[in-house]
Amino acid sequence: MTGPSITIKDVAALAGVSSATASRVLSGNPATSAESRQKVAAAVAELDFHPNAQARALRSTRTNVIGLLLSDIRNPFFADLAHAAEQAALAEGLVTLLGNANESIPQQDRYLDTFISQRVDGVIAAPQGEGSSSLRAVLERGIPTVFVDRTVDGIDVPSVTTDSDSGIRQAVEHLARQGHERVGYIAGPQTTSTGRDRLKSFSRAAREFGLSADPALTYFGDFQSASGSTGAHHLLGLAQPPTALLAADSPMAVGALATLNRKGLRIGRDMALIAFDDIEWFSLLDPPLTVISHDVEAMGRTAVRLLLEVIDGHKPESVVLPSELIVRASSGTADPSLGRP
Amino acid sequence: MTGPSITIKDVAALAGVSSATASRVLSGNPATSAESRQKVAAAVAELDFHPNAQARALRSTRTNVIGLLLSDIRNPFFADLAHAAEQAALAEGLVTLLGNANESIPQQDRYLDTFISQRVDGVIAAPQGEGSSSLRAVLERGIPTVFVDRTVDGIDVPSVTTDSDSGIRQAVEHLARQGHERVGYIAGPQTTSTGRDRLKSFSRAAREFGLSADPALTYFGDFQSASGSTGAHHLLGLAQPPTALLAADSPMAVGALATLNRKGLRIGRDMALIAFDDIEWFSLLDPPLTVISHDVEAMGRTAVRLLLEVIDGHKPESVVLPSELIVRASSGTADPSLGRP
DNA sequence: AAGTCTTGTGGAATCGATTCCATGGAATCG
DNA sequence: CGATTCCATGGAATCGATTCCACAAGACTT
Repeated sequence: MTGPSITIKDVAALAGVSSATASRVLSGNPATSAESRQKVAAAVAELDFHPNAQARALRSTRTNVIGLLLSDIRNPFFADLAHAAEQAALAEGLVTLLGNANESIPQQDRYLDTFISQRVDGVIAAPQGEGSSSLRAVLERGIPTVFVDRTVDGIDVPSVTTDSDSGIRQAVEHLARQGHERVGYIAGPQTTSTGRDRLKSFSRAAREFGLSADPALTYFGDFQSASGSTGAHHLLGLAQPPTALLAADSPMAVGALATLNRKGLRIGRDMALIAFDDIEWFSLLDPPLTVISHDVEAMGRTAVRLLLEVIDGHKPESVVLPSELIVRASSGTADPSLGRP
Repeated sequence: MTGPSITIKDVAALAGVSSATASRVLSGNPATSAESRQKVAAAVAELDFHPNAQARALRSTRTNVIGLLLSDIRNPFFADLAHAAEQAALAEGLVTLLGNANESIPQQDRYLDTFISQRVDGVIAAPQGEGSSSLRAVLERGIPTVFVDRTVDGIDVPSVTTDSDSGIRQAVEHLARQGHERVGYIAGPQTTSTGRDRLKSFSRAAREFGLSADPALTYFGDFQSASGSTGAHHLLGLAQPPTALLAADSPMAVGALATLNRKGLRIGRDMALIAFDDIEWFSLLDPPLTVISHDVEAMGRTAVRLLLEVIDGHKPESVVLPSELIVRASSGTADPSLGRP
């Protein structure tokens, strides 16, 4: 289809130097004269030379590629995270191989194996499940790795996570102050650290602020929107339904919202709703949604920074970013008619 | 950090065959005996061998990597598209290198150069601008390429696009039937084919259904949400403001929505609003948003299918997917008080 | 029974860069 | 001024797979 592609030898020949010198110029090695730098640059421009990344990586064992493993890019939280990480990586000259695990462990492993084969310089992962064999393989090989958003128990890897506890505690306190006693919680999957931590925080705060500890008030979702719908449906159908709902991530909040709308419940009046994760348009809803917000952009940037430190052979401290409640109109006062439309 | 990594020679030695035979087994070459297949497989498993993708690509000139160039992964439309394409590619054994051009031509070129250096097997791009030099370089090198969502005039590459015309025409007709005469249009950037096509469709339909052709009713945005806000603000401030707004993509519709909310305008009553692109939660708004919908998942899948055909040396026909109006409550009847809150 | 065809195999060349090593000339030193 | 360092350079080895080529041994022809 195309002719034989242009190699560094062609560049070297045109510039009148050896390929060793051409290589040194291209990689910014200081042991080059101004004259050869200039001649090589001219030859590169004339031939529109693009060095073969495979050949370079094979010899130098640096690929300038990082692997980013997320669970679902369609979740706006992960889209923002991917965007932030990818832009931060690009600024450091690294390109990003994206893997969507789709909340599926086999698919996660498939991508991790690919990352190993591609000899990526590092991996940023929002992992799930416990001892994934591929995850262990990544670490055994000494591939620099950081966790983002989520961690895995028993695996000691630097991470950037959110302190969900503070935000959730604020949310529960806020609801309690409004007079809510029965708060339904739509939990994330217990195979993820965020799913487990947020549930623990919720339970602890519920106890602290005197909310009902009825286990029926917790529904286990999977962080995807359909489970938010069915969760809300289930909770509203209880003999003693809650007067407020708290969803552990934004897609499940969207699902819950759909159910509430379908049932004709007025949010903030008939039923309070709070979502974990802020999304631009949550404030545009009528009424605007009360949320637990955290800085996703910082999370992505920080993950790249930590990964670079690990690549440089250091062992950086993990970073925990704060979360905070942003009160909007969806979490109004509990009144006696609540929950009984 | 790690010991010398495991190569195919180690596998071959353990299996008691030559590396040539080991390679044949690994790549599924039929010229192998059952016995060596079995022995190599055992050795691979025992050593947890992951072939070096660089070495393989260098020799075979196949990388099994495709480049996906989008403008902004935070736009839900592109997130859905990325997800669909990535999953379809994975099913074919291809992994995806993601590039976010961020609606910036230099960054688009940066990624295209990276794709060339990485010797990707193919490129799926939602391009912008006209003769990007890097885009020309990609095509000159004969790298299989398909366009998705957008095209570039004068570049003959198979593409998957949406027939915006039918949906926009339906939307304009719908608004005209409701009695609207002045419809504000928040256009996309005219450096993109979708921005241009949709504006043309809108103008043509406006003429056909007798809407005002006042050029002040068109505001040029950039497909990002902030420009939707300022666009709506600008249009509402006209001496003769519109009674309905049509936004050329969903982020701009979200921005317009924010402005309408801030001004206290009731959507569907004080001001009609229609968005191009359907997003899950648009139907959850109060009132639910009327949208022009198209099948993003099919677009992603089709792009991968076309790319595979190009890689196989064929020249597939471009695909145009339909769009259609989905009427919800945000596009109500025009009444005399409209536009004068 | 002798020649032709298959089939599986191993040795060695190859892909395109980087990098080790040796070298020659200029610069610096005592 | 001779010895030593420094610098830029080119030749050749190297990274780890794939693939060309030659070859041996068995399966078929006629």
